[in-house]
Amino acid sequence: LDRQRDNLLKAKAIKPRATIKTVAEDAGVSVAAVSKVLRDAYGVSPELKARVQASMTKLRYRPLASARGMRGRTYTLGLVLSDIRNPFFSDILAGANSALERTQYQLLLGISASDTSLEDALIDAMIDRQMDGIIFIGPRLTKAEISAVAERIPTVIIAHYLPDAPDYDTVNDDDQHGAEIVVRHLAEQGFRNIAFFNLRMVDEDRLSVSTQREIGYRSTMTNLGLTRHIHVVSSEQTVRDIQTTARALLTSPRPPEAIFCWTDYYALEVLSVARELGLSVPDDVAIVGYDNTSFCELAQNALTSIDQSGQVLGLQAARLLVERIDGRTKPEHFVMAPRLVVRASSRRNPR
Amino acid sequence: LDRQRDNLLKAKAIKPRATIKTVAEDAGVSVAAVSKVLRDAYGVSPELKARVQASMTKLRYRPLASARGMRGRTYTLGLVLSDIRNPFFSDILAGANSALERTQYQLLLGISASDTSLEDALIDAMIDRQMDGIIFIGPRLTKAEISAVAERIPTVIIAHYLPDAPDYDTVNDDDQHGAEIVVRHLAEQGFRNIAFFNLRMVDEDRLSVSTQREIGYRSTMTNLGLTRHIHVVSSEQTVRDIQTTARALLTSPRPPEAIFCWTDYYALEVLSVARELGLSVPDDVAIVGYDNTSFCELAQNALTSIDQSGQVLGLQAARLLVERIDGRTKPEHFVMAPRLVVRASSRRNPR
DNA sequence: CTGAAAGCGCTTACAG
DNA sequence: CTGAAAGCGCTTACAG
Repeated sequence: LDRQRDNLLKAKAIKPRATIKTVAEDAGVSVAAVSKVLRDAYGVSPELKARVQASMTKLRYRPLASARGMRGRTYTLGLVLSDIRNPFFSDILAGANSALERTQYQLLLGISASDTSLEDALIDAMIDRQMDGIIFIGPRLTKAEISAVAERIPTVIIAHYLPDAPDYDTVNDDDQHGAEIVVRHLAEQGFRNIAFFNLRMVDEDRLSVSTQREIGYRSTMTNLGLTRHIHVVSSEQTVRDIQTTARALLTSPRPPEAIFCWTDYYALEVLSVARELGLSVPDDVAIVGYDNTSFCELAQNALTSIDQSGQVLGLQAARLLVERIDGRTKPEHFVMAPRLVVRASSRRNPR
Repeated sequence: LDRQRDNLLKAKAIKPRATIKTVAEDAGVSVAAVSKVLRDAYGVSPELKARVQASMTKLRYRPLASARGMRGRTYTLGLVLSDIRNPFFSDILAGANSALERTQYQLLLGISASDTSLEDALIDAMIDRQMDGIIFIGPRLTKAEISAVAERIPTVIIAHYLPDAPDYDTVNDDDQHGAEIVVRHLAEQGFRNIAFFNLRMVDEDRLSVSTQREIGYRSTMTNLGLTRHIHVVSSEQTVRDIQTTARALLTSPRPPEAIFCWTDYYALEVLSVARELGLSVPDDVAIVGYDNTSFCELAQNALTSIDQSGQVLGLQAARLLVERIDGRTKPEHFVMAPRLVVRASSRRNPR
């Protein structure tokens, strides 16, 4: 290998990458001193620091994450995602990236397809690659599984209801309250027969945001005296299944006056099916989503939704994770207030 | 640190991770032998191999990527993406992941926001983390910049027209031909005044897929005797700008009979704006996209598009990258045939 | 404040 | 076929 590299260097005339040793020699200091400057560690004189920094710049030195990882950190954070299609994730990602912008940390995403066993494999792969920490978005792991991960690596969970998790941080909006706001809004607009369209999960998970929203829906319906109108349908997260379920709901003998969908992604499909059936929104059926993703604003959609600022959630998650890597052990549970954004899809014309 | 870890181990009773040394001791062989089994390297007897594998399983041994990276490979591949919102990327990703499923390689994504300087930073971060190779999707880098990267790390480019790149592989569909198919289809349906809606780039890049599609559009229009109808508009990749441009185009004094959009993402917005303006599709204006993403199928959209199978592109890219890491130096340029999928958005009723 | 030295967990040429 | 040993580029206690 060494010889191979030497040949390559000669053949292509590539300058070998500067190492900490090169920098130390250039600056006339020890390797340990360079390492301290690199980590901004305690106990280096300003003069030495300046000299080392000059050499680093001059030699375009960049530390190798693997080598750092052998003793310390890799300065790499993992983000585990199950589906990149949901536009809400894009907001979260932007927030997390912005939080890390001026740091040495780099966020890398792993996408696990729908399979749970692949999610496990991905987590292992990230631990093997010595991520300094992991962020999960809406994980399909059980509480015990999350704790097992958190025991091995600093962990932050976005969008999963775990308000008293002791070993990791969580970042959420108040999903029960968000659902309450939606139902109250629809009731105020005069809708009574309000259905909830949920995500179907293999094992029902009380802690998932979708279930939390359903809980909020049910309790608010009850509080408003609409118990007999409670109606929950669910489908898996595929375009096909969502459409089939929406069509069945809308063509049933007594279709709902309003449909509250657990996420915009579903609501946009429902909107599409409703129009396909020749229904007018919101006159024949009102539709509300959750997440206030950018597609809600399109004039064609004009979808009422709950804003929970993915940007803020992502930013908070990245911050909390870095704090935890830096040694915090007391868990923090950030909860953001949901905010209703009313658009045409649920606004009844004044009569 | 070592003491800290010891304390942690005692306190939490976490078993320390098995290392190659532990495995070697357990199997009663040398560390070098274990390493060979790990890499399936030449020169180990079946007996020794079986013994080592038994110990690895028993101890749940997983090699540490950093340590491997210090001398050899990290078995990590980087995928550089500028925008996760485009649903086409999700197909590519699924394809790449499936190609790597039974290998030791793990794909990790880096998302660079719209900024080019961030793309550079991301590439550096990936090289610092010793990715064994990088895949780019539709990079905004110049040919020289790509070559500079390919000099340092095995590289495969998806969706960028570089048919004679000497130092890296490319994976594409034939974009000029795809555009030709679209224009011929529209002409056959009786449309004459066919506009092309392109991506606006800061520096026009002849090699981008969008420009390639424009080239195909222009030449086919000319070949069909429709030169005087050639009309190209462009916008940046934001919902707002796409909408504004679409609205201007559709409300102009002499609006096009058909709009061919460089990608579905744009076409879906144009569709939305057309409906908002009360136009009927395809009677008032036909709309065609590119990529045949899952949203095209929605009944509400029924968008005609070019299928170039993101799955296949992703799979090919991952395969080519692994081959290249394994030593292939002769470049391969995979080109896939585009295929038109006609839907209601461009189908004229028979008269 | 500064540096010499050990060591992280692997791979690799080399010797046997 | 098998193994001892050097070494990858860092960080960290420790000594000065």
